[in-house]
Amino acid sequence: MKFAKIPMATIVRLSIYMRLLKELLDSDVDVISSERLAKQCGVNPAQIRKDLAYFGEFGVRGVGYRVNDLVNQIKGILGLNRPWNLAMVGLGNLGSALVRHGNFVKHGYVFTAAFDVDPQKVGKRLPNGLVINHVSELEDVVKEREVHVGIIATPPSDAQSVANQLVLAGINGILNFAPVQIQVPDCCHVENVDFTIKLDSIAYHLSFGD
Amino acid sequence: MKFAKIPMATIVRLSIYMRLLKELLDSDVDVISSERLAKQCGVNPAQIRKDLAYFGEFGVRGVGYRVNDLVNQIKGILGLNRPWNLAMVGLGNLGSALVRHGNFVKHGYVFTAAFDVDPQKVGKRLPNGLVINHVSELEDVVKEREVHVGIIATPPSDAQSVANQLVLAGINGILNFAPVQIQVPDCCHVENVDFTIKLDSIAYHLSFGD
DNA sequence: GCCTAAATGTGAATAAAATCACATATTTGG
DNA sequence: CCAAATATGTGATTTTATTCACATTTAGGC
Repeated sequence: MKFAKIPMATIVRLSIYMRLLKELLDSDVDVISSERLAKQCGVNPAQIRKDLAYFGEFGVRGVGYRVNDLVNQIKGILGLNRPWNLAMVGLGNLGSALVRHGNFVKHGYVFTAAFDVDPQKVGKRLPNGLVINHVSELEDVVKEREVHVGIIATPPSDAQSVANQLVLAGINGILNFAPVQIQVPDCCHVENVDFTIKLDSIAYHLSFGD
Repeated sequence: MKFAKIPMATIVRLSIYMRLLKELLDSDVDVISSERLAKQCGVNPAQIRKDLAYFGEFGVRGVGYRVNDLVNQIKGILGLNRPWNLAMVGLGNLGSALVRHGNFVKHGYVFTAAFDVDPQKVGKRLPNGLVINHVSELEDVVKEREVHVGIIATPPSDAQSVANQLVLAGINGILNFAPVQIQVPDCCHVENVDFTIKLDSIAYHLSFGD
């Protein structure tokens, strides 16, 4: 699938395009030009064509892109033509909210495990039917339920230890909501979500103009 | 403060450096070199020096950076030497979790308003003492409580309308957790948080290697 | 007080990413 | 069936970002 060194920014943009295309599908748009799509994403039309060109030719000259087609092609590019199983670690306010959040399911991600250290929470059932396991069972449960990606929503002080356990359990992808930099071996890919960093960017813009 | 066109990536990295520096402060480290800081952030040492060089000279040659100093300097650069007031719009699972999340307060952000459309929620008090207002009161309350940044955690279908109301109320910064692209005038700066996009990146990495 | 080691700050070089501009392909209408 | 309009795909160009490499500055030991 990968023909050259693909910029990470391209991958992120493909996700963004795909989300917009899915919205367009719901509005019964079935063909769109790079120009119109670009305007809606706030990027340059040539950027979209270049991003796609890394992976092949998906449009029709003189016409544009068939929306449904393109969604499926991007899914293929990103590796989303298969199920991905998630494990949530840490079921505090944030973790619980995320597990309930419909957006994961909407894009094909499924929680197949959930962990916490609090004995009061262990054994309880989440709205989706999932039973919370104790973190000590992490390795076994992760393997048994074929978890592919671990999501860390623990307090910062526990994040590194949880990451270690996830790696030990064979996990190669981590989405980290804890506001600390976690260290993992190269085989494991970590993405951080820290909303206060985005707030800092906003503060900067408000303070010193665009 | 701003001497040249500053790359947005630089601003984001400054936030990241600052977070790490704050952690170092807690561990009683008081001087650090760009090399050690770089290693911990996973960037090139020259990158850190260049990023800082946009704004001045903050280190001591032959020595490194005084951690406490640098934190304060970066705060100044980003405009964080003053309070920033936040309004949460949408107190579902995610919105409620975010308001309770200590990380905002830790970095100097304060919620001074909260809004929802649900009459059952309006009038209720959040753990921090804040009373939830109805969205119809948004404009008045935002002005009265000097809200600087609006956070959207509503269902996607309501996000655009909320954004419109925030702009109307004079808000120039929005942090958007709803998984839709919202349209605002140029005077308003929007940052989006969409964790499923990060998951897509992870899926890509797991599928096609690094 | 000098000499060595260490680490910043920065111009120059390199690398990467975004944009332009146009050849190419497709559809539509007369 | 041809011409006009449209929009992709892509080599060339421009812009932007990163990294190198070294002159400069500071601290510390002898």
